[in-house]
Amino acid sequence: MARPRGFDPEHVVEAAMDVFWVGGYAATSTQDLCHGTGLARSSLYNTYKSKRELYEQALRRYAERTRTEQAELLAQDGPVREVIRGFLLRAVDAQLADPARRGCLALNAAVEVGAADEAVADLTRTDFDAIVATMKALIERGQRTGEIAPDRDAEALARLVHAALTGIHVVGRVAEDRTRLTHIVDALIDSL
Amino acid sequence: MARPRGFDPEHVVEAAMDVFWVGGYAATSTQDLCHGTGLARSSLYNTYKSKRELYEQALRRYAERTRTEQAELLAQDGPVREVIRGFLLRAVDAQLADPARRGCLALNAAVEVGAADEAVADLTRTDFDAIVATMKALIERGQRTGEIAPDRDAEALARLVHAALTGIHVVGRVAEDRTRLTHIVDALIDSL
DNA sequence: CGAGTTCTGTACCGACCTGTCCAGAACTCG
DNA sequence: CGAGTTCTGGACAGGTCGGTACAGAACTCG
Repeated sequence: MARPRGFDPEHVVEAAMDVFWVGGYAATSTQDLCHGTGLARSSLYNTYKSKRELYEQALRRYAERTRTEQAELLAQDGPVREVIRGFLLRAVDAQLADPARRGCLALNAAVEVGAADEAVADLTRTDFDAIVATMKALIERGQRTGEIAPDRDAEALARLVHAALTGIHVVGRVAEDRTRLTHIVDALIDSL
Repeated sequence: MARPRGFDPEHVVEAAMDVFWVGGYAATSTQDLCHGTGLARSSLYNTYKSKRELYEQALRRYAERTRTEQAELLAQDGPVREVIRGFLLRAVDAQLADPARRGCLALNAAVEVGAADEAVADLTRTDFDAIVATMKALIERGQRTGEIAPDRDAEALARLVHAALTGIHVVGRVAEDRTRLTHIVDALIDSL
C-alpha cells in the first residue's frame, strides 16, 4: 500500500461541477478548477485525464442529481398540475435567488458545446429526456384522475413542459424581474 | 482624402456574426474572426476596438434581423394559430437543416455570457422581448377574431410561445430527431 | 522502523491567446 | 504627378492556456 489520496474524488467532481456551472466550459481555466476544487494541478491531472474529461464527469454527476430530483417529484402526490406548477416555480425561485444565475448545467452545456461535441450532446439529451419522462408520467397520472383531458398527447405535452423549463432557465439567465418567468408558468399550467 | 477601406464594415459584422454563431464567444479566437471576415488583424482592430466589441456589434446586427423577421411575421394574415405554427415549424426546420445547429444567436449569447455580462444580457433581453411583443400582438389579434379565448392573458401566453421557441433552439442544438421538436409545436398550438 | 508506493507542490513546456506596432503599399485629391 | 493620409500585412509582445515532469513529502504495511 501507499499514501492515500488527500481528497474525496466525489467531492471534487461536485466542486468542479459548480465551477463549470458558473463559468461555462471554455471560459473556465484549469487554474479555476484547481482553485475551486482545492487540488493542485498534478492531483487533478493524476485523477482526471483532462479538463474535458472532468467536464463530462461533472455532467454525469449533474444527471444523477437530476434523476433523484425527478424521482422525488414523481413520488409527490396531490393534483398533478400543482406538482408541475410547484416544480416550475421552484426553478423560477432558484434562478432568481442565485446571484450567479447558473440556470441548468445540462442546458448550458447543450447550448455552449453540445452542437460541437457528440459526447456532451448525448449526456444533455439524457438529462432532458429524464425530465420529459417524469412530466409524461405525471401527465398520464393526471389523465387517469381526470385532471387533464385524456385525448391530449401526453408525450408532446411533456415536451412542452420541458420547453417551458428551458424558457425559465434561458430567460432567467438574463432576466431581472420575476414576471417574465412566472408568466411562462401561469400560461403553461393554464394550458394543461 | 486617403486610401479607402478595402471592405464593407456591415458585411464584416455579418461575417463575424456567423463565426460567433457557430463557435460561441469564448471558443472563438480573433484568428477565427480574421479568417471568417477575410480581414487582417490590424484591419479588424483598427475598425473595432476588441473582440468583445465586435461581439456586441454582431448581437446588434442579429437583433436587427430579428426585428425585420418579426415585422414580416406580423404582416402575415390568416389564422394566427397557423401563423404561429408556421413560425415555430420554420425554426424547427432551420435547426435541423443546419449542420452546425447554430440555433439562436441571442439565446446562445444569453446562456454563454449573459449571466456574467450585463451589456450582453441587455441585448439578448431586447431580442427576446421583440419576439414576445410580436407573439402578444398575434395572440390579441386571435382574441379579437375569436380564434383564441379572450379571457386568457395574452402576454403570459406570448411568453409561453417564446419559451416553446427556446425549447426548440436548446433541444435542437443536440437533438437528432424531428419529433422531439415538433412535439413542442404540436402541444403548444393545441394549447392556444 | 524501514522499504515500497503513491500523492502532491512547483517548475516548466510549447502553443495559442488578445492586442499592438510599424513599415510600406494603396489610394485621393490638388 | 506628388503630397498627404489611411489602410494593411506581418512580426511582435506579454500573458495565459492545457498538460507534463519530477523530486520530495506522506503514508501503509510488513
